[in-house]
Amino acid sequence: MGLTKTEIFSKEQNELALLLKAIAHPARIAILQQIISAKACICGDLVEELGLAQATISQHLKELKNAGIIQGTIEGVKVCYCIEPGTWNRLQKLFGDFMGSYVDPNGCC
Amino acid sequence: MGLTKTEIFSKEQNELALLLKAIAHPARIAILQQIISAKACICGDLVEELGLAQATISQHLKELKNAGIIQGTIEGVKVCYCIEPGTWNRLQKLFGDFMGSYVDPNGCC
DNA sequence: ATTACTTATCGTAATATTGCGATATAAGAT
DNA sequence: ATCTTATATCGCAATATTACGATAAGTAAT
Repeated sequence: MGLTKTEIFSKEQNELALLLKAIAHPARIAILQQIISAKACICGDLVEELGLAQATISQHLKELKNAGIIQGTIEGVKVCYCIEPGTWNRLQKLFGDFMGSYVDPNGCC
Repeated sequence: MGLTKTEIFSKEQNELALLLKAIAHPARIAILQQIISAKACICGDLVEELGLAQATISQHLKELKNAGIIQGTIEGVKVCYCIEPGTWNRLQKLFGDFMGSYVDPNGCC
């Protein structure tokens, strides 16, 4: 096998899983933190900042873009990446709802 | 290759990535939702609720347990699973800090 | 047009994940 | 002791991910 049975699950379950999966990698977390902290959007300074090969960074950026979490704009030779606010908010809501549905029953098993 | 270069990243980046990775699967999201909604902790009713084989569910539970997100207590023949509140809170904080560090600069590139 | 620079893509190797049948383990009931 | 039930583990096949060197594709400057 090796393929997730998405048919079985709800749209929201799949959506949240996809968004989380895109973020669930230390390199992609680091990339997002860089993009956020360099208020204006940075480009391929990422290759220098993190210690990964250019091809690897480019691949991670592609995954974040595919998930809709970031957006890339061509600016001459460089490409400027920034957060896609819509997806960011959507993820915050989905994850917040999910995590918030749990209240510690203090003492269970 | 195929192995993540964890040495390069901070402890918190790796920690958050590991926790998110454990959750970033629709089946595991569904499992957690079941555990939460069946206030007292449920057991292998999960196999019936979700449409996955017993071996598959057991494997997903193992991953959630390894990540410290749930906890299993043996109760006779059955095993009772419930959320591990410490990890849950930790994840909420890490993710909240991460997501909250972004403020829409409205208009970037 | 040639050069320099930035980013994307291709191909590949190593490893991880997903799912499941089969089987093992363990506890309760008969 | 044997049977039943519940869960875990093993082994396997299919697929996905991670990382990178090599190379392509695009733009800017000379």
